[in-house]
Amino acid sequence: MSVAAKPLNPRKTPLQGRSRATCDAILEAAARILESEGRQAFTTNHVAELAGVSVGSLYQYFPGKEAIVAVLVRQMRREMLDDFKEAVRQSRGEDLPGAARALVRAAVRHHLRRPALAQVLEREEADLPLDAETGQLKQRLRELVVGVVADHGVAEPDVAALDLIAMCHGMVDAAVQGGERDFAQLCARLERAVLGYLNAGDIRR
Amino acid sequence: MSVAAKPLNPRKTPLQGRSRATCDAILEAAARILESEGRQAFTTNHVAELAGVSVGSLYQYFPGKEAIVAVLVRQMRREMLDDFKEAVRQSRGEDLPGAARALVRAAVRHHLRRPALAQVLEREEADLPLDAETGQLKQRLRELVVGVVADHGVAEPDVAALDLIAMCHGMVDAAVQGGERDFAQLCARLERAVLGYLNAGDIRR
DNA sequence: TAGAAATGTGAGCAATTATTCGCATCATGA
DNA sequence: TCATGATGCGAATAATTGCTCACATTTCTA
Repeated sequence: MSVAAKPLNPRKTPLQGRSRATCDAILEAAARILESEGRQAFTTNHVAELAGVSVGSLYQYFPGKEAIVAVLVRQMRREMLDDFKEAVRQSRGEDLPGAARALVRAAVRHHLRRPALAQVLEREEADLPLDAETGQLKQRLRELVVGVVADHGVAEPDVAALDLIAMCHGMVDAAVQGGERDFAQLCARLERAVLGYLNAGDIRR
Repeated sequence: MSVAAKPLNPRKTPLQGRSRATCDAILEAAARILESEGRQAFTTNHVAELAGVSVGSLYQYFPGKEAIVAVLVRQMRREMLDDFKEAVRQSRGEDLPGAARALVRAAVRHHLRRPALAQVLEREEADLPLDAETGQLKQRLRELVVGVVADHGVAEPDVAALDLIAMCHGMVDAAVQGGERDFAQLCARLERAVLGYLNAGDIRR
């Protein structure tokens, strides 16, 4: 009955080129299965088969399937954070609408690469014992956005950042789920939402 | 390898009072497990145990665990839709801010009852073959909101409704996940977002 | 080129979970 | 009250999936 806290970190770091390729194949196969067949099809045997390697090889590098997901999640996170850092860099010297545009672009770009995968991994994250890491990521992302809005004199930048992130997240999520592909138009609507929210705040004081 | 499309609908409708109670116990146990122990603990045997009935009884009414989740999801949906219908009724004759307030209240109320459960069920929905039903629900919800915003002369009511629903969804989700409990303040922020979005639209034309 | 170290293999065992079935108990109506 | 159908039970079994291990192959290095 005890859960025994299974390890999530890779078992062994690949040293040679071919083992690196094996790991990549496993990760890619896992991603493909998650994004197009769903979690019930996500079994170690199936992942290995699709990757063209044996289960034994899989277990040489990953202690279990959760560990594979953990790597994918971390990859996604790093990309997302990088996108946002770049957006913040670009937004220096811009006015508020310009800054909003840069941030919104980052939020969309993150889902642009592999929309279905991004969505699944976010759901998967909830079942993974990565709470501390997840918290850190959210915190950094929030700080980035807080910095930008604070620079433009927005009141209560902390709350505003939280809300802006959440509303953009919701809108992008819905758009992807609904199969929208016109990302330029989506960006425009996100900007409208962001600027609208910020304006409404100004009006009140 | 074939998935064989398992049935999702209840097997037998309970006729006597005690069987009704059995079903309720099963559904409640399932809900409790999902909201506090997570999906990995959601097994038929465990559900039956917590419900205080035998597995046999469980399988008498549900062809599998997905069927239990399906019932819970449908229940949640009905409640949500009812909340929104009521909100629309209340919003008749109100001005735009008043209408926004009513809709926002409905969006929050839906998560107020059992926040953790609502969140889990939404995730669970994605793995269930209920796409048609899900689509219908979203459509009806959208129509309700379209009606309200159109009444107030909002341009492109269709797109606006979609965006408003999505942004509120995202914000409520984030708030619940973050453990927020001050729902009044959350409502205020949602209203700000909604009205801000609608205003930003007006400004453009 | 020989030995060592790394990597790859997949049948098969272990563990978990889903599901059934024969039988006991309870409710109903004639 | 008895008979019949509904409901409940849970050990036993089926099915799935996780995971290991003894051995084969490849690469490295000295």
